[in-house]
Amino acid sequence: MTTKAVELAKAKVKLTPRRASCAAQDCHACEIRDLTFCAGLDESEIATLSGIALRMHFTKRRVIFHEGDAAEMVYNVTAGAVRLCKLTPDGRRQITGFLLPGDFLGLGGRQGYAYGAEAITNVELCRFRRDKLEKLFENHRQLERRLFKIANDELAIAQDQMLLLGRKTAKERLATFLINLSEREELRGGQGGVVYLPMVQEDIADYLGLTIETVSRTMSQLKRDRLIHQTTSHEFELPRIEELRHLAEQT
Amino acid sequence: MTTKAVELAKAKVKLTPRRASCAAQDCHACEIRDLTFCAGLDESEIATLSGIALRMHFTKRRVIFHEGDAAEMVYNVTAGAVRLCKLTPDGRRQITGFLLPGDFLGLGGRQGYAYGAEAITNVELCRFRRDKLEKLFENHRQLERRLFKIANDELAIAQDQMLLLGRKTAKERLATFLINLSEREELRGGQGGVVYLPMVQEDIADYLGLTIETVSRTMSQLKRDRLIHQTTSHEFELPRIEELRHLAEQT
DNA sequence: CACCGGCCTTGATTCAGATCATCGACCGAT
DNA sequence: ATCGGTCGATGATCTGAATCAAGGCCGGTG
Repeated sequence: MTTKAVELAKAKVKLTPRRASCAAQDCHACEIRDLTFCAGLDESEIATLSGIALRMHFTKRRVIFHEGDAAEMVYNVTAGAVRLCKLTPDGRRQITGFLLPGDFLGLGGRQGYAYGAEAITNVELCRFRRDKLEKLFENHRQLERRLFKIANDELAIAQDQMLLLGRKTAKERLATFLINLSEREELRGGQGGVVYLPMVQEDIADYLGLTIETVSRTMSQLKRDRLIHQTTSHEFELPRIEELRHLAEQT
Repeated sequence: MTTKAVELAKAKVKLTPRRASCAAQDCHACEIRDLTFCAGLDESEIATLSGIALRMHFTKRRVIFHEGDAAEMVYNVTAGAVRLCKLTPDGRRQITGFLLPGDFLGLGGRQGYAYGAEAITNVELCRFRRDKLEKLFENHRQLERRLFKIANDELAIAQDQMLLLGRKTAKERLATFLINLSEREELRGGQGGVVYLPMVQEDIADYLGLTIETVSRTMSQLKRDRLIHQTTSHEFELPRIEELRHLAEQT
C-alpha cells in the first residue's frame, strides 16, 4: 500500500528465469506413486502415463510458470516444495497454496494459469501435456475421475482458506496452518505432531494474509505458550496438538 | 470475537428449517438452459437429464442444505439468489459465494458439503442425485467434461477471492465485488454497468471479510465519488466502470 | 395510520495488526 | 576469519477497520 511497500515488492523480484533440466520418466520407479493421482492405476495405465510423462527438475527459487501463462501443462510434485503466487499490479502478493510431494499442480486455470508457481526448495516434477493427458482420459476414465476429485478437494480447501482469511485472528491463522501441515504430513505417511516448514516467514505471511512481523510475533507467542517447539530451523514439534487444533477451530 | 458478537451470531439464527416444494422437470422448457452445464447438449442428453432432474422451490431464507450434510445432491439454480456460508463454532460467518441463475451448486464437498446453502430470495432449483448424474457420465462424457470445467472455473474464482481477502483494502474489495457482479450479469445476457444486489449488506460484509459498518461507509464513499449510483433499493448503476475496475485491480 | 422490526447510516472510540526501525544470528562466498 | 546478505525477533508507533452507540428510513402489519 505505501510507497515503501511497492519498492520492497519490486525489489523482491530476484527469481531466476525459468530453466530446468528434464528427462524421460519411468512411472514404475516413481517414489511417491501411491500418493498422487497416479495411485491405484493398473499396469497398462501406468505404462501409458509413463509414455507422456516428463521428469523435470527446478532449483530453489526458479519459476515453474507465471500467472497468466498458457495453461498447457500440468504437473505432479515428486520432491520438494512449491508455492502458488498471485500478485496485484502494485506488488502485493497472495500465496494461494503450498505444494508438497504427491500434490498436483496446474488446475484452476481458465485461459491461462490463475497463479504463478515457484520452487521453494529444489523441486522434482512430473510434467504432462494437458492435451495428451485429456486424450488418455478417453480410454482411462479412472484417471479423469481422479482428477475431478482432486479439483473438488482443492475447492473445499480453498473455501476453508477463505474462512481463515476473512474471519480468523492471526493466532488462529497460524494454528490452522500448522494443523493443516501436520495433517498433510500424516497423509503423506509421516508422523503427526511434527511439521516441516520449507518456506520462509514471508511466504507464510503472504499465505495467511499477514505481515512477516505478525507471523514472527505470533510464532514467538505460540512458543512461549509451549504449543509449538522448534527443533531445527525448519522443523517444529506440536506437543499439545489438541489444544492447537482447538485454537485453530476456535470451538 | 467479543461476547456481544457471539450473542448476535446466535440470535442471527432465524432461518426456517428446510422445506420445499418440488415437481418433475422438463429440461426442454428450461428458461436458462443456455447458461448452465446443460448448455449445448444434444436432444437425447437433454431427455436423459430431464429424467433425473427434479424441480424445487425454496422460499426466501430457507436452508437448502447445511454445511457437513451428506453431499448426495447437486443443483442448478434457475431463478433467485443463493448464498454459500461457512461458520466458525463461535458464530463468525464467511460467505464463500453467491449463486445466481445458471450457477451450479454442490461442488467442493468431500464427505459432506463444505458449506451451507441458503436462499436469499425465493429460489428455483433443478436437483440431481449425484450418483445418478455420475451414472449418466458413462454415456455422456460431454457432461462430465463440462462439470470438470465448472470445478476448474470455481477454483480460479476462489483463488481470486483469496487475493481479495488476504491483500485488498475495503474500497478495493467493494469495487472488485461490484465489477465481478457486473461481469456475471453480462455473461447472463444483461447489460454491463448495472448490477442487482439481492443480498443485504451483512451478506456482503461476510463475503468480503468486512463488517456491515465498513460496507455501508465504503458504499457511501463510492456514491459520493460518483463511482456508483443507486437507482432502487437493490439496483446500482456503475457510470464510470473503468475507473471502478481500476480501483478493483489497483493497477 | 401508527407502530414495529429489519436494515442502513453515521459518529466516536478502540484495537489488532501494519508499519517503521533496529539488531542479532546464521550462512555462503571469498 | 571476514564480509555481505538473508532471515528472524522485537520494540515503538500508527492506522484501517472493528466495535460501540444512536438514529433514521421504510415496508409490512394490526
